[in-house]
Amino acid sequence: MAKIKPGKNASKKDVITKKAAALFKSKGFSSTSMRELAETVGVEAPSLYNHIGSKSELLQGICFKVANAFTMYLDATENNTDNHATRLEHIIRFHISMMLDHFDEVYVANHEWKHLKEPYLSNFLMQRRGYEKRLISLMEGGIAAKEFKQTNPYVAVLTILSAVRGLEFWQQHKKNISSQVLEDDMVSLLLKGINK
Amino acid sequence: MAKIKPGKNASKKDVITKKAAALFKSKGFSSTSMRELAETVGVEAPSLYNHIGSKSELLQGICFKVANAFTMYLDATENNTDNHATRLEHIIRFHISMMLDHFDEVYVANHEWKHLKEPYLSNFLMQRRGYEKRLISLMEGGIAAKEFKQTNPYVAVLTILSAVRGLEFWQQHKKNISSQVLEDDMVSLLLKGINK
DNA sequence: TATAAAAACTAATAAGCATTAGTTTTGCAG
DNA sequence: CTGCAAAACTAATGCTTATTAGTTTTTATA
Repeated sequence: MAKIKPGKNASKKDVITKKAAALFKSKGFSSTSMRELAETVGVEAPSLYNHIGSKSELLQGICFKVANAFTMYLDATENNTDNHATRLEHIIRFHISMMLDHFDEVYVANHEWKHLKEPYLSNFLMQRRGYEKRLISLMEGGIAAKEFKQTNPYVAVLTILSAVRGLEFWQQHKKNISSQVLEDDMVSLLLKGINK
Repeated sequence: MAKIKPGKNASKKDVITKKAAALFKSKGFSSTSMRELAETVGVEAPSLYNHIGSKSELLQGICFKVANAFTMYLDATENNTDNHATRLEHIIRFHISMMLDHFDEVYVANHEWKHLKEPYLSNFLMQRRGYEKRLISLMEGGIAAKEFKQTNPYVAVLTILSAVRGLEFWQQHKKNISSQVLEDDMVSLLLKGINK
């Protein structure tokens, strides 16, 4: 049967991982079989194991690639000198662009992480929790600096992160609105509210 | 072994369904086995079939119970004469209370619906889409009446629904903040924004 | 063109799955 | 206390699963 063809800069493992992300997204991790993945790759199931370690490792790869991307962006943000409101806006826009540009992977990281095995599950949750905490600090700083309204900072972070996550429902409407309008409207809504 | 004990107003089927919702929530539908469900109920797996039709029917029951609750509340809202902003606020508060009071079921309806079998899958998505459309109409009405800012109504609805859904992350912090503060802060954030 | 490594294949393993059939136990109504 | 229905049990069916072993084909290099 046909061999797995690696793209320009993508190893065969990368190709498999990408297809896996798409399948995990649409069917869920547990409902995706290696046979099925193999079929979309164009190969028999056992052949996959020449390139990957296990089904679990695929999920780990996806989840941590996403988690690390967010963590690294936050690192960069914390090293700049913009005011809190500006930094928050940049972070929101980064989240939105990740959702739009790496939909499958982000979706899987958001929805299927619970199928990670230990110790990866704990690591993932710790990293996530750390990320949240840093956002809460940013929010607290902004409230102290009177840039943000007086509000529970955790609720604010939760609301913003969740709103952005909701872009997963966006996919089917892509055609009707440009992603720039989408991004600007959502940012404005979160920063300034819906009421006039 | 121990018999299934029905509560005051709950049939045995209700007991099973409730335990199923908790398991589907924490492990996912596909990763939850009937053996496992049976164990938490205190019975052997085949005994469950004296009370339920199949694993799929459990999921259907959960998903449609939730969907119908939201639809019915919206029906009621549309028959009252408050202005758009007030109606929107009531709906947001209803969503929040559903998340807090029926967490397992709402979580399952939000996350595991994709494992519904046809024709239930299509029905569920249609009902959901209809619900969204009615919310968008409300939003458009409010924009036309100058109660809401000029914005893409779909983006606004998406943002609000997603923010509320995010309460699923709330569970571990329940103790630290009262649900009334949570509800009020989130409503305020969505209606008036975070920026001062 | 010969050789070695990479990667495909087929076949098999062992476990887990939802569900059905058939039987026994339980609990209540008379 | 008897008898019947509800609901438990055990055993079995047939299917799917991820993964391993062993073998053959393909690909690239020298």
